[in-house]
Amino acid sequence: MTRERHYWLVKSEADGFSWNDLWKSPKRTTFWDGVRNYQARNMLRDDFKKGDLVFFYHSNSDPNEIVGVCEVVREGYADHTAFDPGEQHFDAKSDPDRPTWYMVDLRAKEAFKRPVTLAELRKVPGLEKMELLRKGSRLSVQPVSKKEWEIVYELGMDGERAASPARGR
DNA sequence: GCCAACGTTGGC
DNA sequence: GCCAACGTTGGC
Repeated sequence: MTRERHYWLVKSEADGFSWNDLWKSPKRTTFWDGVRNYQARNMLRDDFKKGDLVFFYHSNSDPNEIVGVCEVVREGYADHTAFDPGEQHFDAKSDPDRPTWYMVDLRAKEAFKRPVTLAELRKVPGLEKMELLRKGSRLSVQPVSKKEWEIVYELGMDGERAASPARGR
């Protein structure tokens, strides 16, 4: 059974685990641990499939922006950090035999030529329904429609259309 | 730092 | 089952 590729977005704080941290990881790959929200858990456990593509978004950052594209390289499995009392996201209620929390493995695929900020996304026609832009949206794992994906990807990969002056560094 | 929106917990 | 209190997320 083949399935069309699905598209997603995950949030991370730039001064927590940034795109750059992922890029420097072995094989540019990490396990996406620490998700402790049931809606997000369900997507990681049931809906993330190998080959799906994922926007990497910096939240609580300055500026907030989408910075690159990852690929799902391993599908949902138990988030072992929930079992370890030393871990920040330890959860005594998660039983290794019947895990409450799940994670996937993500590999950085492609850095955007230029990050696309939240402020810019809000102005782009066609993204009105994007989950990221919904008022009060807090989901750290969320679906992105194919149309939304194409619009945002285009912006990130089209240096010419930079809405703001070239950024330093 | 502020605060709105949201999810979870627990008393009833 | 309802809902107030609380903790967290995350934009500004």
